[in-house]
Amino acid sequence: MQLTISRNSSLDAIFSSLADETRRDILNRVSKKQLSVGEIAKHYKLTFAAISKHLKVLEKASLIIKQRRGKEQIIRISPDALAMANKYLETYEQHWENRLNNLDKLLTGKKS
Amino acid sequence: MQLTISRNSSLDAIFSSLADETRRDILNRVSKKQLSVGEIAKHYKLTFAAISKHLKVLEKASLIIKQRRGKEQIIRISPDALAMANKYLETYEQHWENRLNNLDKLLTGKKS
DNA sequence: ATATTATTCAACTATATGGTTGAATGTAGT
DNA sequence: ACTACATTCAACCATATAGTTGAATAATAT
Repeated sequence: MQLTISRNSSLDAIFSSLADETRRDILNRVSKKQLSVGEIAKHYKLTFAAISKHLKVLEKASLIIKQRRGKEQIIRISPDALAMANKYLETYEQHWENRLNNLDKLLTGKKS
Repeated sequence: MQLTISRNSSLDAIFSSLADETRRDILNRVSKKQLSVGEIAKHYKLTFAAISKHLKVLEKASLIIKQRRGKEQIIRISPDALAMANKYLETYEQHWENRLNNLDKLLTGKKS
């Protein structure tokens, strides 16, 4: 089960999306409750257009799903991309835990 | 145990570091074995200086640790920042699992 | 059809990023 | 002190990103 890293533009999109505080904050909001673009925008001092752009970035990374409902666009979180990012990071955590465990064993072994 | 998202420049640095394929690849390499800058650089068609810059980005995000050994600088992975990113993403995964579970319960309940 | 509300697009600006080349620094060996 | 090797710095260029403003589109209500 090897993790292929080469040329993974999804990860590029996901991580660069998450590299912005406003976008992380938006993600946090919509993870709790689906919201229209306007409802999201009113929490920030940015212009409506700026928020719209941020949403576009998040959508492109498949972190959110946009769906029209009447005049409004309803935004909700999409789990897939986050799961992907999570999977990616877990690999390293796992690796590190293994190294620490081995070190621990080594030290414990030497002591007795 | 609330996750504070506001103004978290560490997360900015971590995620924007991870948003680049070369840097993810470097991280992958040094997670397996500590390497000098030169040993890392020779695997890419980029210039030495470019790799040096990427390493600087990773170091600033606390994703790697740089340590001089003789003429060389030895690079190894640092677990802390990755753990932080992981923690961040887990929050959302957890949230989503909860929603799916609830949906499942709801559907199961209706069926009987 | 017109107006109102919600959102996006286009054009533009400023700054950040990723790359290059060539000079500069740090360390070790002679 | 001189040379060689490993790495970084400085200056520069091209492209991407985050923001703005004002016009354009989309859906609903009158």
